[in-house]
Amino acid sequence: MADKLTMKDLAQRAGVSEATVSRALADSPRVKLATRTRIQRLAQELGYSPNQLARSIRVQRTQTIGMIIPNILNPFFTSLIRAIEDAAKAQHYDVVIVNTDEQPDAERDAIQLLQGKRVDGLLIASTDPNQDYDRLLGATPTVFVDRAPNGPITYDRLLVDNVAGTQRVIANLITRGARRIGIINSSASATATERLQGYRQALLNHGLPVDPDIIVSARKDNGNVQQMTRQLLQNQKCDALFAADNTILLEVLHKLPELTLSTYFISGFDDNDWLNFVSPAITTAKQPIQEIGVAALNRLLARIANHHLLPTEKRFQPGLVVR
Amino acid sequence: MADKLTMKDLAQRAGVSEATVSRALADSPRVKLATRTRIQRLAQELGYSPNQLARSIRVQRTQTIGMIIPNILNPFFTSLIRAIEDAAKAQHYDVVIVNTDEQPDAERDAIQLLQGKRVDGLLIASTDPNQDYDRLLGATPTVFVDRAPNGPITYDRLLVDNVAGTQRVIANLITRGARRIGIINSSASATATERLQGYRQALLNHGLPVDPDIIVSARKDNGNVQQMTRQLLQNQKCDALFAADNTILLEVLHKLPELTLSTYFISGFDDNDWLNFVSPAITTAKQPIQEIGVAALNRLLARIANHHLLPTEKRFQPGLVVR
DNA sequence: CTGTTAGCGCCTTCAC
DNA sequence: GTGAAGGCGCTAACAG
Repeated sequence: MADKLTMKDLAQRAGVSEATVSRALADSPRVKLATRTRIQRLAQELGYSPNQLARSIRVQRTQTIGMIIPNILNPFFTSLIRAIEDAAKAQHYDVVIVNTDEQPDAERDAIQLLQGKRVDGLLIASTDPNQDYDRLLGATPTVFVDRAPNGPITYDRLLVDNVAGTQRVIANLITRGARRIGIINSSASATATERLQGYRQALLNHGLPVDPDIIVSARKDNGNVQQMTRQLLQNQKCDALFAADNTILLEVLHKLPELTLSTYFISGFDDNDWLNFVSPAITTAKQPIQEIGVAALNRLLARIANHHLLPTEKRFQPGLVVR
Repeated sequence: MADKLTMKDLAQRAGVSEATVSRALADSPRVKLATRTRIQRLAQELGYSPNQLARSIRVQRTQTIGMIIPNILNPFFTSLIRAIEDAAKAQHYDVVIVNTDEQPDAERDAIQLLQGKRVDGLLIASTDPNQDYDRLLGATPTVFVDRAPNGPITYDRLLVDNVAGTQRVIANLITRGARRIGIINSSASATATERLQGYRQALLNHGLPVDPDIIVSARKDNGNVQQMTRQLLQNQKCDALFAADNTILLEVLHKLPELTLSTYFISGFDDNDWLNFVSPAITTAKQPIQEIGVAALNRLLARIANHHLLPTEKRFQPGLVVR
């Protein structure tokens, strides 16, 4: 980052003081129009790039928000990133993304990294619902998106109604004739807990038994989802399977061809364009990503403007994509 | 970013000078072990977070590299991000991502943004091969990945051999009996030009005619890929179709069900897990993303260490995934 | 082993 | 309409 022009350089070449350059570049009416444009042109020609680090340290503001997500390979999160970036750009904020790869340690590092860069606020899709956020975050304005920590609402949270969403998916399976529905749930996130709850609820509502034998949970990095798929679907043990997220769903699909099955249903959470083209047809719950992203960003900006807002929780209703 | 502890605060509470705090936190052996640990503990307890902006401005280094990509919704680029982040972390560098959404203006803004943040170097997957990078980049150490600007090699570039990759895909189609192969190419990127060239080459190699009527190019944001698909496949105009990237491929798949076709082949560039589950079976060229990312990062770090390296180009060979 | 001093690049009073 | 001076938080050279 060396050999860069500074305001001092510009001031010398223009024969004015640094202060004047600073004002000119800020287009302040306090400097004569002639010199103002002269300096601006000079800066342009010489390819001057203001040092935002220095500026930020002076004005105590970076105009940047940090975003921490568990898995950048998950299309749900990339869509969320897009939505938030767009909303931020419109408000003249930049966004810097950090990926935790579902690892609590990496999430801690991410928080410290972004605090070190003095972002004005943080958007977090929690990797570990039991993380000690109070200690880590201190007074940093923070909004949780999609995945919030356990416990009382001490931060703003904009979430999807996972319980209701899963209920709808499962209810749909039942309506279509499924009676023994297995579930492969994801990691220990709050999302997972809620989806399991929705699953239970739906079975109870329809007077079906909840059988622990067909409820399994997979740490995604652990390569055993395919094995679980076999155990659940073989020998007519289940006639339907709910994969709690995209990653799991793909693993399930990998295993299917080996198993010779007659009638069965597969469903999941999080919709994807490619789901339109795979067989068997897969029904999913689809989250209003755009909406969530925009709302989260706006909430964060509001909180940055006023640290004393009361933390609130907002739930968004997912839709059902029947296939 | 206000109300944060500074070294001055720590110095006061510890009854030492700022300099000592600075040294203690850097774990310098020049400060007595007792005071060192005392200060470190204090910092820990109070949740002190060093201001990296101030540090960077002082040491003239951010330990951060910027990465500019055209489309974060494209899984190819998210995989590339992952590869580069991992490699960077291992070398104690942070990565900040900016997405251009395939818009040259946004790419210009991105370069300026990252220069303003004084990143130590830039990794760019070019959005516009005719962008005036020389002017924009100045002396910023830069390596192009996957998509490079047109013209002579004035920057390092780590690319995929798109010509060879496409040739292989097309040759595979021909081997399997295709005789009239249409192509829907992507935007005006260098990648697109090369894939078209590979397509032509493959046809010529097999003594097949190159018919301009079945070569079309789609700006992806423009919603006409489906129409092109119909035009190319209807009435047996073509017996195979090559979609030059993922986005285009998805559009093609959307259109297929409407068209009642007998035998035909679809193929594409960039492999995805879900391609294993769609019908028709789709053969693709698969890029060695991991390898490219690591190589690009290493090259950039080498260049940061020594600005006077001669720019070089390296091509990676894509594999063929036959389905 | 520790403190003093200076300065990184910028913005913002306060003067004139 | 412009300049001089100070300070944001940090590190590094120089003293002692």
